[in-house]
Amino acid sequence: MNNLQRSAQTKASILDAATVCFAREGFDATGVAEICQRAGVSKGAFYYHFESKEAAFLELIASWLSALEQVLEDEAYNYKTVPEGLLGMAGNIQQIVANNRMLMSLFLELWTHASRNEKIHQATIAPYKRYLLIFEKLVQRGIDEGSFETVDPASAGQLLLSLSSGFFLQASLDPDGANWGKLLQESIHILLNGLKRRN
Amino acid sequence: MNNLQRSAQTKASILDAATVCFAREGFDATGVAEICQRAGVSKGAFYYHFESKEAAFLELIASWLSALEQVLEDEAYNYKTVPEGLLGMAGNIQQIVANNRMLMSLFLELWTHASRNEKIHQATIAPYKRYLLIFEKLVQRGIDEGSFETVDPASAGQLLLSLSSGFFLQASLDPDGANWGKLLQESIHILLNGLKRRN
DNA sequence: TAAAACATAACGACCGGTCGGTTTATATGG
DNA sequence: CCATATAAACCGACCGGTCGTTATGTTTTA
Repeated sequence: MNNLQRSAQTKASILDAATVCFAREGFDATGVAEICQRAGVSKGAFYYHFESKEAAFLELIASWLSALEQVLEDEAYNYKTVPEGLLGMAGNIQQIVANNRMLMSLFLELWTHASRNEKIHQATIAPYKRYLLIFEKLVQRGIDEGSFETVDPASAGQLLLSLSSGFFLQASLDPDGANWGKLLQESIHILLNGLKRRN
Repeated sequence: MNNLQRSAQTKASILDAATVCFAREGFDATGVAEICQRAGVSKGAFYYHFESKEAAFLELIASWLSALEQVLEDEAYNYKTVPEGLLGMAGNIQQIVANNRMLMSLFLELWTHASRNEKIHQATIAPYKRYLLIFEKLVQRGIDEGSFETVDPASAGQLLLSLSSGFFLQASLDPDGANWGKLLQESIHILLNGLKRRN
């Protein structure tokens, strides 16, 4: 393995380990030594690739938030009509909750520190606003295609984002307490009923 | 001041200080010394009243969650019809967000640790399920009084709770980024439109 | 005077970050 | 093709400091 590959591999394994640790124990409670042990590298390697523990966290969330944005955008345009799209996306939530519980803890961790740490806040607020835009455009598309009444896209988009965030929050607190996918779908049904254009 | 009053006063000031510190910096980043300094007492006093830092946190959130439950119940039955009630409660959110930003940080802090610490989880999940019940009953009342269609109260209640949590989440991330009270009211309007019984 | 309430100082564990040294990969010169 | 130089990549012991907790002493109340 050449130098570049080795370096990238090391950095990736550190980020992977950090993801697990931060999700499981939180940023503060996770030690750099712990991350290094899990990654199978030394502290020297860690501080060769990252300026600080916080820097590693920032890089983590940046890539994760960007990946989430990609998924959102792909999903949003993957259905014929907007109501179908919303219901489809809601159904996928269940898979996410079930298979990737780790990311939900990370989501919480991110949110907590975003309200306290200025750097993390900045790194979070920008993608967050783009998520909001995606939902807004989705609502606008729903209006244009005749699925929805002429509601305010900003409000309805915010509503959708809040609802999603809220469900994530509940699900992370009590993953097995309910069938979150089904619940979210029923909620979307009610919502759609409120947005739907009457004939 | 007699012994009992003095003791209660000291404990209360510790809890007050702890509330501020935990909300501002989080549980992990807050030191016992910091709490004591803010409360104007010594570490000896702290560990005379609390078994550990975690115990103080648990006592904090227990009283806070219980207070929130009281507010919810009072508000829920303080309006003539359920739609009015929901809109009224949504309007009050703005005041809460504006005046009591500290509690929102604490809310986040609580949620984060609830998914990791078993004791905190138990202390959170019980009140949380009672909140859910309050919303469920509210929906049921809406159905009974003829305001709503015959939706599933459990789903609609969950929807309401998720929406509230989601808005709290957004508001804590970006308190001045939007007029949260107004946004939530508009969201409730859309929701009500979906729940409303058609004539 | 005895017990409760609080103060003070110290302990031991831990943690983020540093630093001098070592290994590994690659470029260079013969 | 080999020997060697060099810089990137990595190791791991160590430091300064902090933190939760405790042990012991002092004040206050009854």
